[in-house]
Amino acid sequence: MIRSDLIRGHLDSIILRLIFEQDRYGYEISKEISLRTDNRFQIKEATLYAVFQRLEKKELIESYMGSVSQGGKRKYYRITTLGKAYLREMIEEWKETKEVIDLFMEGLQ
Amino acid sequence: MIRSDLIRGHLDSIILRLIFEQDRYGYEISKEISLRTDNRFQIKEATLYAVFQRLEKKELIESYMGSVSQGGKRKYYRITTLGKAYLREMIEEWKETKEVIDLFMEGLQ
DNA sequence: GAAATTACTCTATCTGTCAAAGTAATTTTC
DNA sequence: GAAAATTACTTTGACAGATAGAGTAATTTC
Repeated sequence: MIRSDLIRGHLDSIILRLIFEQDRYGYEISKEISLRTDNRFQIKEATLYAVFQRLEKKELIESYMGSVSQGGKRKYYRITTLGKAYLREMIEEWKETKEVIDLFMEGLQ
Repeated sequence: MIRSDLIRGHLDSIILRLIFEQDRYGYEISKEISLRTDNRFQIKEATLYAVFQRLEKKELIESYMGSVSQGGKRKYYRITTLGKAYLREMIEEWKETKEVIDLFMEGLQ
């Protein structure tokens, strides 16, 4: 299980990416992250909904109530045009961040 | 300039790595990070000294006063055996973290 | 109809980062 | 040789993001 401090700062991008692929609701995203990472990372509920609030406030995503089918009411999120641009930027930043951290993490032992 | 949120959680490793190479003092580490990253990342002084405190408390590094030669008094840090083991672990965690984040950052556009 | 699952929300707390301000020694400049 | 610049470290208080914990509510399973 990866410590959340190592993922911190990338959470917005991860969630934005999943919403970019298709409209999604919170619980689904939570399960999807666990699935794709093979449980190497799990987002905590409280964190997830804090991210939604942040992204919606910045107008990177929008929400709408979905149909109730298998449990509680679902709140779906879709990415905005601004959100798509932001995601592309974040991916570039990630590449640079990787390079920089690798400077200090490689060439050992 | 990389946002500190993206580096957050890796600072301990970066500083530990530099002290692993050789004993170093704070100001030197600060300059070395700017140099190696080509100013793509700069650590803030307050942050640096907070990291030292954290690492020393965990007994991953030890300190000793050095000679005064070109300015104020220098406090040098050396890595402990525990620190070396920790660093190796952190490097493995970094590899895994990269893989996990890449899952969400690749295959776009 | 009780228990489990799906699904979202809110509050309080913790941790890491950092701005700001301060102390002090040495070196450079004029 | 006094002032300014640089080297070097420390402390305090504030802020943002992550999360434990508790709660609400609908649907599904047994």
